[in-house]
Amino acid sequence: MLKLSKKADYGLMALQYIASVQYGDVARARIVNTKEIAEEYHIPLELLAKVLQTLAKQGIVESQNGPKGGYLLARHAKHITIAQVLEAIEGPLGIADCYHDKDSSACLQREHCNIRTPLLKVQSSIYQLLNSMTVEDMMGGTPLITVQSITTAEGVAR
Amino acid sequence: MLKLSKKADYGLMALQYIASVQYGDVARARIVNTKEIAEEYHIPLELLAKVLQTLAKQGIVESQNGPKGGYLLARHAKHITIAQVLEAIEGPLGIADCYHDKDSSACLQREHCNIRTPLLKVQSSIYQLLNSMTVEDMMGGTPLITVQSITTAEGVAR
DNA sequence: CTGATCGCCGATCAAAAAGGTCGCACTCAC
DNA sequence: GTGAGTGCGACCTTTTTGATCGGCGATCAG
Repeated sequence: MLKLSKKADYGLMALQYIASVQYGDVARARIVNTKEIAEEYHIPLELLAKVLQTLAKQGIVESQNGPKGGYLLARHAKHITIAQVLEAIEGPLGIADCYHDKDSSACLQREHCNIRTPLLKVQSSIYQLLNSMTVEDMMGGTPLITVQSITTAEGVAR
Repeated sequence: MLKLSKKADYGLMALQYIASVQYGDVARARIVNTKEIAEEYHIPLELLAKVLQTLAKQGIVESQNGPKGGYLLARHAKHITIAQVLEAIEGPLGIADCYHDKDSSACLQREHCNIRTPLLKVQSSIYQLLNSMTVEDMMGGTPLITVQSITTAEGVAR
């Protein structure tokens, strides 16, 4: 339940990797290609390629063709949120369809729907949470995170 | 993305309905059967039945067979959290498999996984959010729901 | 110019999950 | 005891996801 898809996982891993190569060591900053990432994380090459293409099309990363080509972050890691990445890969995120559907005919339960309001609150909180965390946060020097950090997260949503 | 399944939706709606029949008007408290709920919300009867069966097996509701049979909440609505319901219907909730997998062999990326820690934090936050909201919270006196009620909804959980 | 190396795009296929349906088994009212 | 009204469990169909293949265009080194 609420599980991320493989594509989303791969996308996040790739972005984290690209970011750390780009920012990690100033002297060795370089462009990174799909094959390198795929081998590093044992991800099927073609699938990762497709994910990166999608991210490129959505303006999250920039691609460079030819030999010595590869990918770069389109903007600073600090300004790429998890929510943006997930939406780029898997479309608009919402706990239920009825919060962004164009045709209202979709939901037969809508007229008497009793869970719409409470769920909307949940959705907002999750979205806010995902939107408050960036790619930069993923690479930061936070090696270990304990259960107690929930408190921190709670503060975020309010 | 992060969308709830139909079964989860149906389950939550049904619980809300059962709860309001059970607690709403003390004089008219009664047992409620699957058919009634299915018709009220235009849900496929058999599917809703299966969801309720699952909830019964997980101890969220109690079933009563025979004519005049139906379902009752197994405990007070105040003590049934959204997280419990979702987990009962769709299995353990986790943003990625690797947080509750028995066999560590599943995740090939695990050794070099760089997004594990940050995602764990996200997951904890979401879990806590879902676990802090109960069925009782869902039945509160919000009869009609407009788009503007987002503000109201936000207030509900506090 | 030419070849090697890359990203780009579309089509295809298999596996898994979700959604929905069917017949059987139990229970209670009469 | 009987049958209508239940819950119950196995089953099938559709959709989504994950993964793979083949060909194309761009770019750079030599």
